[in-house]
Amino acid sequence: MNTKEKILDTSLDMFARLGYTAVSIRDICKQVGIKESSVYYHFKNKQSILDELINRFTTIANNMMSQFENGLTDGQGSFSDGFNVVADCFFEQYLMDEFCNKVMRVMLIEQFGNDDMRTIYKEWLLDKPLQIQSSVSKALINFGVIESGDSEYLAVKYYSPIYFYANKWLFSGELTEENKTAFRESAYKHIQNFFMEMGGK
Amino acid sequence: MNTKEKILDTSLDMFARLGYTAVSIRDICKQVGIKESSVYYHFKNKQSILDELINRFTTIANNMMSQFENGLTDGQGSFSDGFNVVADCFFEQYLMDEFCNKVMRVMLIEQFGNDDMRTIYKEWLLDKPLQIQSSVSKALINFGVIESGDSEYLAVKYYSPIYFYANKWLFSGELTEENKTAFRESAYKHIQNFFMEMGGK
DNA sequence: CATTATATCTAACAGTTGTTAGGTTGTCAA
DNA sequence: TTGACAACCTAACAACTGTTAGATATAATG
Repeated sequence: MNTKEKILDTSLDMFARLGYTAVSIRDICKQVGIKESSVYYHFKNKQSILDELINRFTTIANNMMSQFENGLTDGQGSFSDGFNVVADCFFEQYLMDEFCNKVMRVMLIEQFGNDDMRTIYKEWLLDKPLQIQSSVSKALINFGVIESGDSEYLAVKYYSPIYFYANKWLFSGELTEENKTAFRESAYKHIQNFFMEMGGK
Repeated sequence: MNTKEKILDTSLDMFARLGYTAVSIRDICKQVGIKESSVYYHFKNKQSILDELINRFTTIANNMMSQFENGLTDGQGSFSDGFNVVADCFFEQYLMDEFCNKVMRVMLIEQFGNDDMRTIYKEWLLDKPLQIQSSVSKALINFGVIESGDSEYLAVKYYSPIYFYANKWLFSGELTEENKTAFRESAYKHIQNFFMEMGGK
């Protein structure tokens, strides 16, 4: 791993714990083992370290989104198909992916007092997930797996416990294997319960 | 309003927008109209401004909690009784109360990189609300208003949409009357729906 | 009137912040 | 061997941070 990647890696790690503003260039450099001025050889300024991280995140997240939609249309419309797509794409590759999780933590912390950050936080942790979850419901309604209903409230009923569990297990404290397991158990149980109540087959 | 109260008021207002660490003593003083050193006549240091605000918050919040529990046991066990207690105590006097809302925003922001703050954030925005909501369910089960079920998951099903709506409407952006109304509409609708599905009378 | 307490001020401290100018290596092509 | 470039360094800058010592003004008390 070259110096630029080391800087990005260390920065993200510290940003995710304490926030962008709380971490200084000197903190990062101490950890990487270089002097402050060397950072400015690789990056224009402190902000552009964060920009680079966000850019990489959006690329990955957009990939996940397309994979998600493909997974839904490719499936045979069974319950386990929809379930697996959610679990693989949205849970494992997004919420619990080490890199994505850290970037989302930075968004979570830095959304206050930074309008740009609040915008992308809203986009990637509230609107898009809700939109994704509602597309699952719609797909399964089309396939006749569950009965139709108020699709907006349906999406909230579906997503909000996941959002709650994610905040509890994935975005506070450390992202340990125990916390991941606790999240999976709660979230899986909720999804199964949701589909059962909706008349899922 | 004397100077000490002005300092508290201004500090809370700025802390709630940008976070405790992001706001400097000089920022506060500029707004209040005093010099930096005057703050140290009224407070030991910057931290004790925050401590005072948190103390006042916990007093109010604990009051709300007792009022809540009294409201539940006093009621006749009808749906509207439980509904009104939740709406009055938990929504109006807590989540949407100007002072409480601001303090909770500070907790929300400052929970990262501050272990004490994370502890009280968890207590007042995750554990206690969940505990309160589950006591509503239990009370209404006792009164025979709704049917019994898995009480832990029941509480999550009940509370998580409220938590979701609160994060969307009450804890991001400004706490305007429009946002309050939007929250009320969504949350009330959810509560009614929840009780209907649970077999409420 | 003299004293005391309250509330504010001026001015500075030591430390931290992001950033930059300019010097020092090491590597590779001409 | 010379020159060019990449990758790093030393050392400092101006601005900002929480905090303090000590002076000053106002009002209440003896």
